[in-house]
Amino acid sequence: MNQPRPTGRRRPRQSDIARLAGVSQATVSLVLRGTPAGMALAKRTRQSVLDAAEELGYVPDPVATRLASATNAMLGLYTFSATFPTDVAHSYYPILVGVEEEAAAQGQDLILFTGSARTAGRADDPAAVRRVRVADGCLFFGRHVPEEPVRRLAEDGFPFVYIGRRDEPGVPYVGADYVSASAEVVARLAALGHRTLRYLREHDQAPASSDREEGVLRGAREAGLDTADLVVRTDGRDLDTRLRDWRAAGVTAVVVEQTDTGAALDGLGAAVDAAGLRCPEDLSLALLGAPTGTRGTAPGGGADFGGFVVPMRAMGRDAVRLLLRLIGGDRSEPTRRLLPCEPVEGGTLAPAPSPTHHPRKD
Amino acid sequence: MNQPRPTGRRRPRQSDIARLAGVSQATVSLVLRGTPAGMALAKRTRQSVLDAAEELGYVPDPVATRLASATNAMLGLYTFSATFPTDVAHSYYPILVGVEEEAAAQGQDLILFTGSARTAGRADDPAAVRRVRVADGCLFFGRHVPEEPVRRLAEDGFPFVYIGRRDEPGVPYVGADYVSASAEVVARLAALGHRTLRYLREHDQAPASSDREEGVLRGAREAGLDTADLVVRTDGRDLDTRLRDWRAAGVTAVVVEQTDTGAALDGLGAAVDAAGLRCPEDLSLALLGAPTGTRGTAPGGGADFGGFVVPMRAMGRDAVRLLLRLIGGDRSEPTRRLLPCEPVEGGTLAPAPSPTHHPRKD
DNA sequence: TCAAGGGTCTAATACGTATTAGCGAAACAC
DNA sequence: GTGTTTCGCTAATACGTATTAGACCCTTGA
Repeated sequence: MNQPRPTGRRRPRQSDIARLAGVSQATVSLVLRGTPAGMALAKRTRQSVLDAAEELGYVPDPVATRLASATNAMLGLYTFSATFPTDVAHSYYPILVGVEEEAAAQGQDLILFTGSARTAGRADDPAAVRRVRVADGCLFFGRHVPEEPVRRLAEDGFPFVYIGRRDEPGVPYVGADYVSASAEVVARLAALGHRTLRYLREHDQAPASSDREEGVLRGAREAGLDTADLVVRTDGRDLDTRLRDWRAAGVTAVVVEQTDTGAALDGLGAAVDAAGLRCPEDLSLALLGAPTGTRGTAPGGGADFGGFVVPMRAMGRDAVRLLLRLIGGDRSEPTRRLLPCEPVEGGTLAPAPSPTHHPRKD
Repeated sequence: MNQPRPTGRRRPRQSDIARLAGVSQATVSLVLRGTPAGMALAKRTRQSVLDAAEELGYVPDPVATRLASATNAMLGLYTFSATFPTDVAHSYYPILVGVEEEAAAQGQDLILFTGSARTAGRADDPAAVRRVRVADGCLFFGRHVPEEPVRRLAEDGFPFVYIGRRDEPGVPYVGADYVSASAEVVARLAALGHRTLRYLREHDQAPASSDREEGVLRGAREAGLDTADLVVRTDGRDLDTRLRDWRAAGVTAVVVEQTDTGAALDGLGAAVDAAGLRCPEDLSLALLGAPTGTRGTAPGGGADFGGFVVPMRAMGRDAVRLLLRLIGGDRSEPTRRLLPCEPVEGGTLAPAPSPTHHPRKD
C-alpha cells in the first residue's frame, strides 16, 4: 500500500541527514531532539547535523515520532453529541473555539475525531473511540458518553478530560456549575413574584440535566415555592395540552433546559405559539444554559431569553490546560473543575401577572 | 520515553492474536485487513483469527497503521489567515463547518494545524507547513499562502487543495467566482442610477482581492461607468478625508471588499459615521463577499449589507471531496473549481439620490 | 605498561502494522 | 515416480524515530 512518490524526491529522514553529515541515525536523533545526551555531543558534530537537517529541509514525521512513544503535540477532540454532525453549529462550536484557541496558544494541533465516529456508524463504538490514541490526549464532549471504551482508555493510562461534569469517580473534567446557576434563576423568578413554575427537562439522564434539576429544586425550596409538580420531563412533542393545564393551575413561568437537540425548548416555543400566549406578558420563560453568544430569541418575538449562559469557550480553554497537565504527568489535584455560569437578563423574564397571583400556602 | 502502562494490562496487538490463534502476525494482518490475500486463507484459520481478535478486544493502532501503510483517514486543514486564531470566529468557521461536515460524511478525521503554526511563530514557516504530512492530504486556506513550502509538498506528490482561487498553474483549488459576482453587484448599482462609484480594496495582492477588482471593473465598463478613479487601495485608516472628496466628486455608492481583517470595511464604517452620513439615504454601500450567515450590518443602523455572499460552507465541502479524489490517485480533470456567489439584497443599496446626479460624460 | 575513567558516538532494538517473496505440502499431470 | 501447479501460510523486511547498552578512543594515574 506504500504509494510511490510520483515526482521522485522523497522527503528527507534522519538517515538522510546522517549520511550527509557522516554520522549515524541515532546521533541525528539525539541532536535534533536536544536531549541532554544530544547536548553532550561534540560541538562540531552537533553543528554538522543541524546544518544537514537545515539543508535538506528536514521535519520529523509525527507518526513515527508517536509510534516511537514520544508525544506528537496533538490533542484530540471527540464528540458524542447526539445531533452531531448534522446540527454542527449548535453547542459544539463555542467549545471548539475555546479548545482551538488554547491549543494554538500552547502549540498543540487539534484532531477532530468526527470521521471515526461516522465510519463506525455509532459514535460510541469502542473501536472508534480507541482511535483517539493517535493524539497525546483527548477531550471528550457530549451528553451521552459511553463508559466502557473510555474506561479502557483510562486503564491504559491514556490522558483525557471530559468537557462537562461526570459522575464517575476520578475522571477529570471541566464542567459548568449548573446547580448554582439554575438555583439563581429560580430565585430571580421568585423575586419577580412567580410562585408557581414548571421546569422542563428532557428524558435522558445526562449530568447536565440532573444538575439543572437539582439547582431548580434547590432554588424553589429556598424561595419557599411548591416543588410538587415542578419538574416535567418531555421530549418536546407533548406540550400543547400540558401548557394549557399549567396555565389553569396558575403557572406564570416556565424554566427550560437547553440541550444539544433543543427538543424541549423547541417544543415549548411551538406550544406557546400555538396557545397564542405572549412572552413575557402572559408567561415568563427562562432558559438554562444557552451556549455563549447563541442566546436565541423567544417564541413569537425578538425578546432575548433570560436565564444563564454556559461559559463554553472558557470550558474549552480550561479543558485544554488540564489535559496538557495530565499529559505532562502532573497528577496533582484538582483534576475536576466547575466554572461559574453567567446570569443573563432577558426580555422573557417579567414580573408575574398579578391577576393570577396565587398566595403562598405556608 | 516509553511510558509504562499503569494498570498492567497492555492493549492487545496483532502478535497477541497470533499467539492465541496459533498463526503468525502476518496472517493476522492479512485476515483483519480483509485484503484479497486475506480472504484466500483457509476458512478455519480466518475464523480462529477473528475469534481471537474478538476475545482480546483488539483494535488496530492507527499510528502504526499510518506508519506502515501511508494512509490513515485523516485530512489536514492549515490556515494562513492573518488574524487567526485571534479573530477565529471570522471567515474561518464557515469554512470549517463545511469541511468538517463533508469529512465526517466521508469517514475522515480532521486535523487542525493551528498549533504548529503558532509554535513556529509564523504560519508560513516551512517546518510548520511540512507538518501537515501526518494527514493523508491537506486543505490550505488563507489570503497569503507561502508558495515555497507548498511547492515542496507538491513536488513530493503530497495531495492538497486550496480553498480559494490560486494563480499558480496546476495547483488544485475550490474557489468562489468573485469576478462574476462583483460585476453583478456593480451592474445592480448602475441599474439603481449610480454613475460614480468607488471600490475599496486592501493593499495586498491576494487573488480574492484581484478577482473582485477585475469584476468591479468589468461591471463598471459594461454599465458604461467611468473607471478612472474607481479603484481605491486603503488600509482602512485614511478614509475620513477621502470620503469627503468623493462626495464632492459626486460619488453615490461605495463598494468594499470583505477580507479576513475587515480593515477596509471597518475603516469605511468609521468614516461614514464620522462624516455623519446616512446609509443608504446619502450613500449606498455594497459588500463584496461576506461569509454566509455573517452578513453584518451597515454603520449607524441595522440595515443589512447588500452585495454577495461567499459560499464558504459549500467551498469547504467541495474542497474535501476534491482532496479525497486526489488522495485516491484520481488525477483526472478538473482539479480547479469556482463556485457561484449568491447575490444578496440589502438595506444598504438604494437608488442614487437625484440632486447630486452627475450626467455621463460620453 | 596496564588499568581506570571519561568523552563521543553507534549498533541494536523497540514501537505495531503492512507487504512481499517464497517455503513446504498437497494435488495434479504425465 | 518425477515435474508442475496450487494452496496456505510465514519469514523477513519496511515504515521513521527514540532509547539504551556499550564500543572505541583518548587521557590520566599508578
